[in-house]
Amino acid sequence: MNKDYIKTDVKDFHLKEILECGQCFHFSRTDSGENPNKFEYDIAACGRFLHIMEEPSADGVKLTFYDTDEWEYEHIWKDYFDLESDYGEVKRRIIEADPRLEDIISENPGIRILNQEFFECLISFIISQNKQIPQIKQVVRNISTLCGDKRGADSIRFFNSDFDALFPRPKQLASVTEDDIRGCKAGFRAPYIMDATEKVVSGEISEKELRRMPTDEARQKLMTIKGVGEKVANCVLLYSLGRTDAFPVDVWMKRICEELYFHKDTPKDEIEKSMCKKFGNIAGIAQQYLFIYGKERNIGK
DNA sequence: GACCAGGGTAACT
DNA sequence: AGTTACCATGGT
Repeated sequence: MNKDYIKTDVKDFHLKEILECGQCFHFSRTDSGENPNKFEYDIAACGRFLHIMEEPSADGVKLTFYDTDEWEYEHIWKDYFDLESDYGEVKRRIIEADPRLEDIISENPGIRILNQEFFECLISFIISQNKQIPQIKQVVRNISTLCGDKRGADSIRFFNSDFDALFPRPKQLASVTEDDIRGCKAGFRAPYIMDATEKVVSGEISEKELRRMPTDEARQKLMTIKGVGEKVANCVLLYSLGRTDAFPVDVWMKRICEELYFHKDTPKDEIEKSMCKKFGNIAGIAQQYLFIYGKERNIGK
C-alpha cells in the first residue's frame, strides 16, 4: 500500500510541456509553482487517476508516480507517456528535415506525444471544435461527472484537484440522452457525440480495426462519424492511434505555417500535404513543437 | 455588441 | 470543386 514508483534520469521529458500543449484535457496542475523546478499534476487517464511529480535529476528529470507499483508503470504509464520512444532521435530527424526548427524545438524540448485512450480522445476532439482549451477541459470534466466512474475519496494520496470521475467508457456515455450531453455545455456538438458513441458501441467504429488500417484509410473511416472532419480525425490518429504521420491543421497551425513557410493565405489541406511531405512519418510530432511555439508567441494574432 | 475559439455541416453557387 | 452561413457557449 502507498508505494510510489520512481523513475530517474528521464530524458526529453517535461510534464508541463507534455500536458499543456493542447493534446489532452483531463488534468490539473496542483503544485504551488513556488519551486520553478518542481511540477505536480493530477491526471485522469487510461481508466485511472494519477498524481505525478517531476523534479530535476542528474541527467534528465526524476518522476514520482504516487501510489503506483511497477506493474502499473510498465503496463499503463510507460506507454501513455511514450517513454519507449527516443525523442532525441526524433528531434534530430526533424531538424535534419528543416534546420530552422532547431530553435523552435529548443524552446520546448520536453514535449512527447501521449498515447491516449481512443474513445476519450475521439470525444474530446469532437468537443474541441470551435472551442478554446479551458472550455474543452470543462466539458470533458462535465461529461466525466455525468456518467464516468467516480473516484473514491481516499483513493490516492496528494490527489488535490477536484476531478470526481474518469472519462466514461462508451457504454456509459451511451446510457445518457442528448439533452444530458447538452447540459454539459457541449452545445451543437451533442448530436455529434451521440453519433460517435453509437458507432463505437455498435462496433461500426472499431479501434482494433482502425489500428490495422493504413493511416489514410483509418482517417476516412473516422470521418464517417458526424462532426469528425479532417482535423479531428488527424488528432485522434496522432494522439490515440500512434500515427505520427498525421498532421492536424487547426487555426493555429494554419497561421504558424503560413508565417514560417508559405507567406500567404494557404488552404489547410495544402498545408497538411506539404508538411507531411517535408517531415514524413514524424510530421505529427513536428506539428506539436510548431503548435506550442506559435501559441506562446501569439503568431498571427 | 461584435468577434473569436485546436471545425464541421449543409446549402449554396 | 470552391464559398458561406450557421452551429452553442464563454471570453475579450
